[in-house]
Amino acid sequence: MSKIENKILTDLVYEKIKTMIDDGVLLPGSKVNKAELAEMLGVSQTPINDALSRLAGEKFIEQKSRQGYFVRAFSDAELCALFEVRGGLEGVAIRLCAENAGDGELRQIASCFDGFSLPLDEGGYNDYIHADKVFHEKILAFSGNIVITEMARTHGYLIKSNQKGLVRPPEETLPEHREIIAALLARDAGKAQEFMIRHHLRSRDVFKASLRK
Amino acid sequence: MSKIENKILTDLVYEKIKTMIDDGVLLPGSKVNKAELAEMLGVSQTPINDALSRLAGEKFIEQKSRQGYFVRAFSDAELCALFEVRGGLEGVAIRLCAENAGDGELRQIASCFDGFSLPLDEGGYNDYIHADKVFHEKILAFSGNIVITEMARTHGYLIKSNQKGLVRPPEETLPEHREIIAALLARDAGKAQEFMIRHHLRSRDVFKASLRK
DNA sequence: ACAATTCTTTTTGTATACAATATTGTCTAT
DNA sequence: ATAGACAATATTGTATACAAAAAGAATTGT
Repeated sequence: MSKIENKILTDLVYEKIKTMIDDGVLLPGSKVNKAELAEMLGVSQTPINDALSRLAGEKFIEQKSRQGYFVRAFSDAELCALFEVRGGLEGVAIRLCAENAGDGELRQIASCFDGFSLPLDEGGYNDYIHADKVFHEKILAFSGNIVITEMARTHGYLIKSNQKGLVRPPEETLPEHREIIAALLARDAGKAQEFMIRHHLRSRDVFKASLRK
Repeated sequence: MSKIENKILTDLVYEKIKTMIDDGVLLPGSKVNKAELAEMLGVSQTPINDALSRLAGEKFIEQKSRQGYFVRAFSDAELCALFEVRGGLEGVAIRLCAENAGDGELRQIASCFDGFSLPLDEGGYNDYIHADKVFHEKILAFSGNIVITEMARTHGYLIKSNQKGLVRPPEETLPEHREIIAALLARDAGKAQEFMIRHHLRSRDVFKASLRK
């Protein structure tokens, strides 16, 4: 049974704007002109306002008093903080996986990096980026924690941290991923969590170091 | 120099509604009548709409298609998930404290439960609730992670978890708090984090168990 | 040439109006 | 009495209008 189409205009506008941000049509820091956007999408300013307010609540958009709405630009400090947040959240997530997920689900997570070996062959880099994304997403999904998955889906925070591509080469991260997977398959929740958080904190350190030069 | 008053009506309405939810004037699950609210606050429906949309983004409010806005009611499953999220977030937070916070800050955190001894004397229970709140807030603040503190401030998720009061008696939680503090003062980041997450997961288990009867 | 000031233009933030939809209440037939 | 059909009412979601504020352009004075 397919869902009956009964969407609200605001929701459609909301989705559209979010996509525009993701796709780089609207750039971080840039101003969002309500009138212009309204005309582009063929709607009045009201649903635009509602959608932008919702996005402001989700930290995708920032509202400056009497100056309008702007696409949120994350500072370097915030991007650093984001790595720590991901470490915390994905840390519990994998702990929960180790404790509660089914064997089949664990196998799905474990198999994400099957077929990768260092050094990567040509074209392997893009595959690796994708595998990395799937790996972390599956962990959130199989954690069984509905709040974490919801946060990852809606909130700007987590999406933004992938914005600049990988901060570290596969040579560094693949062994770490394998380490996490080993602990997970052994159902060692504490170890899996510890490895996961270290994984993200190392990324943070590398990112931080890359700023100084 | 005190900040110049240049607030937008939407912001004031937003704050007001948030307070009304916190104070129980608007009850979880109940419908929010825009016209009524607009009249109560003496503004038009437009700023009400904007504020409600923002709150929807922060998960304080839920918008049901063509039925209006409702105060978000968290399910038991979500409340459980919330304990896990807090564990993850406060887990990294205390790790960061152990790694980076100054000695003075550590001492502030450590001193939260000074003067408490079991069994608590009369009136001690309410003091303990307050101390518990301050303890966890200080950890977030001194972690130096601006995203976590921002999330705690704005998002419905975290605030909600304190909604039903303490799930466990001080007899159980005070030793755990002391354990966390000891690890923190020893600057043992990994241990402090592990204790913190276990602290929250135990609360989750007790909460979950309390549902079955 | 450049700074300060005034005048325009643009764009926001808010109010109001109204059509579409959901909800409630009433009536009728079984 | 109960269930269903229909009408009345209440509320939403959206559009439009406009005053006030900010940004930008033109003008003046130094």
